Amino acid sequence: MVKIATWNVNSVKARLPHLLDFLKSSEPDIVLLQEIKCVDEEFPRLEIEALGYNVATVGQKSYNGVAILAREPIKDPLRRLPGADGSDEQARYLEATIGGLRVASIYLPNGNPLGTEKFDYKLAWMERLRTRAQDLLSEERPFVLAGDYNVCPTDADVFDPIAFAGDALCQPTSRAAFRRIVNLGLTDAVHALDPTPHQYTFWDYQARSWEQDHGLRIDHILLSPQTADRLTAAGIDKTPRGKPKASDHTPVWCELA
DNA sequence: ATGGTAGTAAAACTA
Repeated sequence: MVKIATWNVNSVKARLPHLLDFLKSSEPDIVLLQEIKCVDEEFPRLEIEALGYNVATVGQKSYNGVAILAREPIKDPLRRLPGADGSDEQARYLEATIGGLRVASIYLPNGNPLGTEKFDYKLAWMERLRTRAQDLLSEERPFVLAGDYNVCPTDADVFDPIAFAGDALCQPTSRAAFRRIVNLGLTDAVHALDPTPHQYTFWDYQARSWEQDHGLRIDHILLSPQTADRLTAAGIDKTPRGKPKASDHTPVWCELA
């Protein structure tokens, strides 16, 4: 069995105590982090290695940044999502092989506000991700693409769909781009095992959103077909979100036989 | 109509 978790920590330095608590209590084999918000040299590597994890990071000053933690060695890292001819400066993608499984930590662009180059970048990034998933499928490699997708796949993933109708996370074009990836044959691990609507992974810091369960489901674990056949459990771990000084996202996890 | 919060990092930007 391998347990995989993904978590947008919103600064790994600010969240280090919570991250260490999560590693100790949840004991995941592989952890995919987003928004580490630091350069590689500032990542708290020693504290995490002390708990028995290998560490790979793609950092950036102040913004973005992704990482992979794994009990087994992390091999053959790919540090940018292909398809931008090296012009994509943003640290949003890290893919590597862990024990025969190809795993990617994904921080998909938010895309707000609409009508700007930010939204165009989001949709272009999603098309690059679709191409990458297609290439992994054609190589017949078992893989997991997980992280902060910044897409609510349907209105059932939004606490107030009307209020979010103009948000980049809920646009029909964003949702279509997400479906184009899933429709390659991937499985949304959490939704596959529990399609209960309104199960969220993110709650804004503002307006007492957490206390009122005003959230969004935007963190997803997508499994390749062979990997989906091994899926035995999945869920959203809301415990970290309820702590003081929490990230605005909470971990999502799955187990593969 | 505005500001409501958090993080980074030093005023503004991202989310």
